[in-house]
Amino acid sequence: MFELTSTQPPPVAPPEGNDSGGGSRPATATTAAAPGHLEGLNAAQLEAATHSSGPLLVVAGAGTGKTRTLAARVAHLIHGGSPPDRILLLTFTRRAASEMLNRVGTVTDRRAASRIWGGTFHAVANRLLRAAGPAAGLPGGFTVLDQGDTVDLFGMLRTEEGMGEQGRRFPRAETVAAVWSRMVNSQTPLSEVVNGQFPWVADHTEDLRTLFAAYNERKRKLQVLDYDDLLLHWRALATSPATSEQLAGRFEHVLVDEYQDTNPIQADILEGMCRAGAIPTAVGDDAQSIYRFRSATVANLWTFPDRFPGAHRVTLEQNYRSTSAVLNLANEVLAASDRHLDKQLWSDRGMGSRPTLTVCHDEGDQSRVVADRILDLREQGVDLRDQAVLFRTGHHSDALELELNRRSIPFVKYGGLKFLETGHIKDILALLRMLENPADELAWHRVLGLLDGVGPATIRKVLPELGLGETNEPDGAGQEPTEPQRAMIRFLDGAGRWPRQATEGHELLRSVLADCLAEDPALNLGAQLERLREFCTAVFPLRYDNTSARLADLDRLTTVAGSVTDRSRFLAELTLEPPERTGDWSGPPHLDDDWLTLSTIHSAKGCEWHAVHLLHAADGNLPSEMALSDREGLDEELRLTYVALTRARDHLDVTFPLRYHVNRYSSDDRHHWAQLSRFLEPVRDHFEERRSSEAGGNDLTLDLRVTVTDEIDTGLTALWEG
DNA sequence: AATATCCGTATTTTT
DNA sequence: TACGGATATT
Repeated sequence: MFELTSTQPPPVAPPEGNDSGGGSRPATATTAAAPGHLEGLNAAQLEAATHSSGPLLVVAGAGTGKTRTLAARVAHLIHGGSPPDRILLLTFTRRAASEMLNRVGTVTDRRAASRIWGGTFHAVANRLLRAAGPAAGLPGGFTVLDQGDTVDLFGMLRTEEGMGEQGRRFPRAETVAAVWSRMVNSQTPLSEVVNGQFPWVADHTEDLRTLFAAYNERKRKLQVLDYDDLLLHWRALATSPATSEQLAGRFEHVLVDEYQDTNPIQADILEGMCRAGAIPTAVGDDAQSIYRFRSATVANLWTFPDRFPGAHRVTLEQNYRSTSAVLNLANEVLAASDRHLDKQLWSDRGMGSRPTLTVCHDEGDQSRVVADRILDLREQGVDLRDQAVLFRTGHHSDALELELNRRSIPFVKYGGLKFLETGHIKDILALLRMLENPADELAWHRVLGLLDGVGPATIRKVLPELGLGETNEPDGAGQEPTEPQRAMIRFLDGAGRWPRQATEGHELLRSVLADCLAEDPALNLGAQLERLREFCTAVFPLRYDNTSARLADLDRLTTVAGSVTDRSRFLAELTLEPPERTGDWSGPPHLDDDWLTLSTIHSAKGCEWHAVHLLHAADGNLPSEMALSDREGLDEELRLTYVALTRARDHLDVTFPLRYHVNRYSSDDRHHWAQLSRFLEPVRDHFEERRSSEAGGNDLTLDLRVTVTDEIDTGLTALWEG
């Protein structure tokens, strides 16, 4: 490892003036006694920010100012002469990346900060691979499959291979995709993955082999990459002697945030990128590792010093976030987990108020209790934006959402169901993907299936007629259209035999696609979407129920696209960095500038609020009963609980309902009784415990029911008498 | 061959 | 609930 020497001219551009938030300071590029970007750091943070002699591992406990420290380090590197575009900052989400770069911008020069390479592993991989292009053996215009596409492709192949026929029970496409991803990300042989993680599909291992081979082959043919491919290709480029020098030599520093949630491939990538002399910095906390299901492994954190000899380790232990009451509770919960790097978090924020634990009657009761508490706190001056409700799984907030709507409490929800996963959004994205990459057979399937009278059989017949199945030579040389492009042209010319009912839709589709592909007055992306929407307007009524709502969703998509002009970029960004909260595109924040956050615990990683309300803290939900089978899974649930607790600054309220309905969907009254989470039971005395007064609510409901029935009867009578 | 209808069942977390 | 899969109908 070498000392960082500044051979480059320092980035001297003066700060662009006003940084509104927080302390705006002049960016002094030369030696000042206390450079602005290092001001206010504690000793450990300072050590981490300024370390300059080789690999660095920062073990940063919850709330210890990790973001600030990392931003200060980046700023320090820039001040020390590293060109910003030779710094690579890998974060877990897009949100984290932009927050970090923003922060760097406030302590250095905003223009310099914007030149830093930053983003998720997948997004950066996408960018690098497009730049590397044919050199990596990749078609220039590859499209990226998201999770749903991957499942669809497996589904298609499963049918083609004749699996799942004649009552043979074959694993669902989702399961197949899960096995695949697990196998690839953890770099474990199939048999081992199946036996260890998916024992119930062990009978089908041979079929899985066949399917996997077909899947991989088909991906190549369709010129698509799945999420795993992005990482695998990057790793290959970063580690192969032929390319690594050029690629890795591009960077002087590679910094990885949330290192405890990286998988083995990502660790290899880091190593590869640093082989040419770049200095790695990894920041993480093994107590907060919560992505094992994605093959993340805390071992990466533990083995960092082995992979990067001479690594220096800094531990951040002072917690600036939580009161001692909250922190003590969290520490004690974590203590039950046996393996974590030695560190003891402490806080000098004072004891604060005791966390509360409210035992509720049922889920409805819990919703009322939480809503009451939220409004109470708001009365006391805690804005909604400083409060969050956290839960283990997306649907845990369903009942609460109803209650919040009833009381007109505005909120946004992070995690849970995704806009992009709805059928109609997938439809229009498939249209865009067809335009972008005519080899994308999945997209063709989806789009053609929208036509009246066209089903799987017709599609199977027509695609070869168009010549889509043909292998296409990548001919990097000339302007020759590839086979799939010829297929598109043939389609636009009207080739293929179509059922009669499809005529109208088929004509429309051709003209719409032709317009979007037209060279002359090239439609910009927004105009393309408008035009494609016309096709959807015609076709959706055949396929969907509430057409107008779905069309309105398409308009939202168009709004989002507004700023983007590049279709390929739009598609890639959408799949690699999808909107992470529901309603992200409808813009509720404009109407109310104060709103509550609802979030899965996973999506709350890295965030903090003055008040945190943790729902459904019952055994079976937290830990999830899905995770009970092995010790590793259970331990991760404990860390998940720890993450939830440590999001709170001042107020922590935990609730769980005693009565759970056996069946989530039906309204029958069968139920079972719940207990407090096994992780919280031992620390129950840390809470101020309450029991909600559940009686009374039912009588009121009965009264209402009578009134409502009368009204309905009156209305009904009017229908035949008026 | 496509579509309508019915049934049973599955349910974490996300790039 | 809501979705996928299997069966019945057009």
